[in-house]
This record gives sequence, structure tokens and C-alpha cells, in this order.
Amino acid sequence: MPAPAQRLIAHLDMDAFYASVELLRYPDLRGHAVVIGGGRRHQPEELPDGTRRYARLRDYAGRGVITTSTYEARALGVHSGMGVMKAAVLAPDAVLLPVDFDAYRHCSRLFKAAVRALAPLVEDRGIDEIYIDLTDLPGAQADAGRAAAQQLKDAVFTATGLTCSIGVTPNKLLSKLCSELDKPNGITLLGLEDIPTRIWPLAASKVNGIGPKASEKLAALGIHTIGDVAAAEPQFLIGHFGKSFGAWLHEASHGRDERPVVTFSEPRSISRETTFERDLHAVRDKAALGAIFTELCVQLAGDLARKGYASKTIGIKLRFDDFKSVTRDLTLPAHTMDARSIRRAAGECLKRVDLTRRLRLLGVRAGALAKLADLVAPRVSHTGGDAGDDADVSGTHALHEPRASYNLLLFDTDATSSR
DNA sequence: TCTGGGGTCCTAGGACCC
DNA sequence: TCTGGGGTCCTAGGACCC
Repeated sequence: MPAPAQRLIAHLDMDAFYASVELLRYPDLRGHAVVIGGGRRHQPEELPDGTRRYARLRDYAGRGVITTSTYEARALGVHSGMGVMKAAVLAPDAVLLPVDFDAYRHCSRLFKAAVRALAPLVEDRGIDEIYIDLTDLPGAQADAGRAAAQQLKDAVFTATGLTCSIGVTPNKLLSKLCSELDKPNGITLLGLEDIPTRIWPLAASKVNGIGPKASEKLAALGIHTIGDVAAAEPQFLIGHFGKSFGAWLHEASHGRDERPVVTFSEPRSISRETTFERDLHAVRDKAALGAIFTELCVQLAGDLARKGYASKTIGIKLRFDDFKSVTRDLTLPAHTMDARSIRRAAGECLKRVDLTRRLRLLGVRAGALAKLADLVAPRVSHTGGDAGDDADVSGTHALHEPRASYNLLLFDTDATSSR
């Protein structure tokens, strides 16, 4: 019996994506330490002589984190996730630019379209990275995907003017690891036979799925590299990390991963949240908090409508001044996409939280989503008053196990609802 | 001077039903 | 006074990722 052909999976990761997009429009910053992040209010200023004046990290005051930085800034120790104020200590002269998601989304669409034109089996992994299944791409197997990877890089550059790094291996886990190995602007190919020499020396934390907590726990057990994990007994890992995660650690460390490239998936939740410029108190800042709360619900309702979903479970998220977070949620009798219904459900959730401490973040989430089209699928026509037709429709539904409730709460009729 | 915003998945206990 | 198991839904928290 012939063995099934080995898969050929690519992971494509854009190089310092947000920062690189900014350099397209501010080419004079090329070669400089540039950082993207913070709040608003630090747009470059166009001067009469045609040059620009940029904000520097040292000028910044307030909350906010670094979203991305150029490789020059990273060399100074500035990394994404770092507080801007902390980064300013390390690199006071670095240029600070505000985040412009519209621009990044535009470039994201361009590079993904360029890739799909060459290889259609693409899995979205956020704004700046994708997996691509090259297994059945004509000619790709001949050179383990090298020529295909180069073509993809060329196409991305032609479409956007941006570079990326690509890893090509038999699965997603290894490809994700490999796209990092020759960054920026690199191609890394790897076969299963290369795992001991090229994968096992890497830190365990490089594996997608081994985060800070798991790394720390592994380190406490004397396990630092992926090879250390691979050398551990599966039962030892299961004993310390549980049946599911422990077994996965063992498989992952040996480079085994059967997950397919998934070209489409329905969203599970949609949310909006905001961190306040200063911490707010439920009583003393009631008005401000209430306005923000309502605004989040209105935005969320807009997102649902735009994307064509209704939600049956509304939740809130609070973060207190001590950075502790809590969530509460409420499942409704029917799906909704109405801002006032969302606001009312979120208000019920809020009542279940102790609001003694001041708040730094408030969020609203819509879960248990159903596509609007599925909810209203069978015509709801009351024009003729044809009871027979209606009965027939609902009978069909009872038999066919509706995927979602029909009872879509489109409008809030409760005039006394809180504001 | 701390730490954004948008997601996914997993675990675990209790309710409730058969 | 003792004694089931399984399945699903709901809720809360947490790890992790981009």
C-alpha cells in the first residue's frame, strides 16, 4: 500500500508589518528606530518646507503599548506589548507613530489576494500571517516548495512593496516555527529528518501554544528546549500538564501536527472594549461610564449588523485598577442584534459585579452567534394571514432541527429600558 | 511609568434532563 | 439512608495568539 503523499505547508509572515506599512508612506524614516502604538495625538506634522516633524517616544505620556517596531527599534530592546512609557526609557529618540488599522487592513487584503491568486488554499491567521497548503500545487513537490515560496514572496512584494518570511514544512506547527528562523525576508525549508538538529535546540517557548505560563512551568521542571520536551516521558508531561495539553506537548515536540489548512471558519464571538484614559469609578464617574458603556453596545450592534450576525449570549468584561479582570454573561431567550437589547443584557451582567474598585477597562461581547440569514431563512409573511402556510413552515422546522432560534429579537420594545 | 484590542479554545462546576 | 451515568447548556476564568 503506497504511503500517502507528505503534505507541503507554508507559513507566511509579513516582516514587522505595521511598521513596514508606515515606512511605505514615510520613506524618510527608513533605517530609523520607529515604533507604532500609543493612543492618538501624535500624527506627524507636515512642515511648510515639505519635511515632516515626528513625535518622539520621549514626548509621550499616557497608557498604551507598542504594537510593532522596526528592526532598528527592536535592536534597542523595544518590543511589541511593551508599555510606551517603558519603551521611552530605552529609546527616547525613536519615532512614535499612531496605529492606522485601515491602512494595515488594506495592505493585508492586497497581500492575501496576491497569494490566493497563486495558491488558493489559504488559512487566515490574523492581519499579517497566513498558512498555505502547497501539497497539490503543480511543481511544488519537486523542490520541497522553494520555488513556490519564492514566487509567493515576489507576488507579495509586487502587490504591496513589502517583504515577508516563509517557512515550508510538512505541517503548520513546523512551518510556523520555521518562518521565524530567517527573518526578515527569508525562506526556510525543513523536512522531518531535520527536527533533531534544527528544531530541538530551540526554546520551548518558540512553539505556538507554549506561552509564558507553560514555559515557566516547564523551566521549573528543568525543561528549556523543544528537545528537552521531546526527551521527557509522555506520562511525565501528562502528569504535570493534564491529559490533553501534556499529550499535545509530547506530539508537538516531535514535530507532529495533523491540523489541516482551514480556508473558512465562522466567528464565535464579536466584541468591543476600551481602556479609559484614567481609571473610572462606578459611582463618581457614573455618567461618563454609562456613556462609554452605551457607545460600546452601539458599536457592537453595528459590527453585528455589518457582518450579518445575531447573538444569543451577551457578556461584559471589566478590568480593575489592580489589573484583575472579571467577566459576566447572560444567555437570552432569543438572538439579538439590537443595541438597546444588548445594552440591557449587558446592564444585567454589570449588576452582578462588585464595583468598589475603580475600573480601567470595559468591554462588551456578543457570543453564541448565528448568521442572520439562517435566523430569518423561512419567510415570515403575515400579509395573507395564511395559518396553514405558517404551520407548515414551523412544522418543517421542528423536523429539521433548526440551527438557531427563529425568535430573533430585532427591536427593543421596552420603553423603560435603562440608558 | 506598567501592561491595547480583538479573538480562540479549554476546563470545570452546577443545573437539568433522560 | 443510599445511590447511577451520560449529555447538554450555562457561566466564569484563564492561557494563548496576533
